[in-house]
Amino acid sequence: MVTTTLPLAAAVGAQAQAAGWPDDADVCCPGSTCDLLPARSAADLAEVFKALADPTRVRLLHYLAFSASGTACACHLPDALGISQPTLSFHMKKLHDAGLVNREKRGRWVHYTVRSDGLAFAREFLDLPANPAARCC
Amino acid sequence: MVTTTLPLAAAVGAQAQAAGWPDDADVCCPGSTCDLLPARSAADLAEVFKALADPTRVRLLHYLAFSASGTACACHLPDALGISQPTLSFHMKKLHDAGLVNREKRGRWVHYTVRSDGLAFAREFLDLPANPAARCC
DNA sequence: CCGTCACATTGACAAACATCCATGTATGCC
DNA sequence: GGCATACATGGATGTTTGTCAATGTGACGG
Repeated sequence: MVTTTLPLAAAVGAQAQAAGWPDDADVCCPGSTCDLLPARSAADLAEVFKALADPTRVRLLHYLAFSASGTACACHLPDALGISQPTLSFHMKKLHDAGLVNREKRGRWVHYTVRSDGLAFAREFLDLPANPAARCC
Repeated sequence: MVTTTLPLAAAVGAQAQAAGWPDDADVCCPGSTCDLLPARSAADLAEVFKALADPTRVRLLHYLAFSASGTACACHLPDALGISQPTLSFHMKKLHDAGLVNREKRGRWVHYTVRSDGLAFAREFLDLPANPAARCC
C-alpha cells in the first residue's frame, strides 16, 4: 500500500537540526547527523536481501558458487534439495530477478551462473555499517 | 512446516558420486563437486537475510551505522521513517533476534548498536560465491 | 512429426509477514 | 505515591511468500 510517507527522507535531516527536537539539554541522544538512506535505495537493497532470505535459495547460491566457474545446470537440484521442479524454478526466478544469477539456455538445459556484481551490491551495504567513524555528509 | 527433508545434505554428495547420476557422456553438466551447504547453516544465514529483507529495517540499520559510534536511541525513528512506534519496536526486535543489533537500556531510553559480527556473518557468505576457483572439499 | 525431456507458468492454499490500535511494563520526575 | 514518558506485547487484518499438482513451451531424437 501507499501508507509510506515518502518525502521524509530528505526532510528529516533539516527538521531535526533546525527546529524539530526538544532542543533542551536532556535530549536522549544526538541521533544520526545525516539524512536517512533514501527510500529508493533501501527498497533496492531489501529486494536483494529478500532474494537471499530463504534457506533453499541460500543453498542454491552456495551450490552454484562451488560449481565449476560458478555455473551449473539446474537438472540435479530438485533431487538434491528435496524440492519439486516447479519450486526450484520459482526460486531460480527470484534469484534471477534480484540480479544474483544469470540465466543461459544451452540446448535443452538451462545453466545458471552466480553474478558477483549482484552479490557485491549487497556486500557493499554490509560493509558500511561496520565503520564506526562513519561520515556520510 | 517440517516439509524440509533434512538428511539430504550429507547424503547427496555420496549419492552423486557413487551411483546416482546418468553417468554417460551426454551428462548435462558436472554439477558441484562438493556437498550442499548444510540445512542448518542455510537456515541461519536465511534468518539474517530475512532480517535485512525489508526497506524499513535497511534504513534503520543504515541510520544506526551512521550515528555516533554506531549507537542511537530509537526515540526519533518513528517520526523519521513515518511508521508507528509499535512498528518500530517490531522491526527492532527482528534486527535484534537476528543478531544484527545490540539492545542496551539506558534509563528511560533504549539504545541500539550495530553488531559488526552479525553483519560479518552475512558478508562472509556473500564473499564465498564470488570466487570462481572455489574449493570446499 | 511425434514423443520425450528440461524447464517455466498457472492456480490453489496454508503459513508467515508488516502494520496498526489498544494495552502492558518499567523508568524517571514532581 | 502518582503521573508522564519510552518502549514492548497482544490482537486483528490485509498482503506476501513457499509449496505442490497440473499444464504449457521449447528443444532434441528417432
